[in-house]
Amino acid sequence: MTTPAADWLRLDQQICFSLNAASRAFGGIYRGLLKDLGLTYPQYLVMLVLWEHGELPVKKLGEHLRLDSGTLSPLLKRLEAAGLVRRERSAHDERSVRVRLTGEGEALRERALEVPRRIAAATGFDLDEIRDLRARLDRLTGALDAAAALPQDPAGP
Amino acid sequence: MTTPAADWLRLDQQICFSLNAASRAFGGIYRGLLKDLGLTYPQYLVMLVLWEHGELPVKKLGEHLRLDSGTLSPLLKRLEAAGLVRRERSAHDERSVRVRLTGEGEALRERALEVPRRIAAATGFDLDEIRDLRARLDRLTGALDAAAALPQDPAGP
DNA sequence: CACAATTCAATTGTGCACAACTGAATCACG
DNA sequence: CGTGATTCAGTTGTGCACAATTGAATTGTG
Repeated sequence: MTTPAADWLRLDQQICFSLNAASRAFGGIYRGLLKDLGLTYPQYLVMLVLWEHGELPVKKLGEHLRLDSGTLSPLLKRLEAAGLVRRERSAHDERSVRVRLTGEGEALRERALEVPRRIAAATGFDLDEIRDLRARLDRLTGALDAAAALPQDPAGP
Repeated sequence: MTTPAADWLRLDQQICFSLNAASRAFGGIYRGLLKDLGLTYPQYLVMLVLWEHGELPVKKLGEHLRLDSGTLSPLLKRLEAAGLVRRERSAHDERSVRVRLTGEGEALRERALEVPRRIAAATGFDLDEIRDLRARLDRLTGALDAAAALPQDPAGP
């Protein structure tokens, strides 16, 4: 009893629509909460990493966020223009650019502490549900990444 | 026993990272599969809606996809330039532009039928898991949309 | 040491998301 | 009928994602 192609297509539509919708809805919530801080959502993610690690080369920042220099370079320039970070070439390795928080960037952390609670409240999920959803999403991401590494059809022999 | 603010921030980081990562991993898989069809992922979503409904005004297309004219207008121009759709002003309402498939656009459907099966295989999830995840994501989206409609803190009095 | 391969950040170019606005067509109400 | 509000597509401008390329610095190997 094989599933007709049209049903697969319908199901596929549902899951990609759902993921897209959830992602964009999250973006909208963050946009509203971060407007007061003068940050976009991706900029907020960068600041989260910096608040946790203090100072990092662009490369490491990209590994944490799964972003490349094509995205990070202009973003970091804007954060620097806003006075939140500074960028300077590493003395050890002139290829590397180290990004670190300014005093202003550190100070913004206090105002950002409000954000996560409001996000969690907006989801209407409790901590266990969030944890469970995160685990499913991480498993999904892992499977997708693995599949991306094998360009051939994984239905296989 | 209240949760320290730093823990909320950490958890928040996890959930937004996870959702972001899953969304981007999906994008990468679709990119690979759709390259042969000459479509981007958002263009594929538009084509899915058109394959299902045949012909729609831009407004309706936007409602299905949660996209506005600022996104759809240039995207549809590219699909038209690729010969997959045609756009024409409605006779009844000159404000409205109706989008419909060309023969070439219809024909592409056959080649696209391969895509959903490969996507499902790449996730490594079975149908029930996909259905369950979709339900959770839809519930999340609903909660986030509702929260977005109330700009004040939903923690309430 | 010399030189090829690699690493790193930046740049370029394409495409998407979204806010704000424009302008034309339509509708609602007096 | 007329005029003010609304609807619709399009445009503009900002910012992000990603592929491809560049160029400089570093590393590995003979």
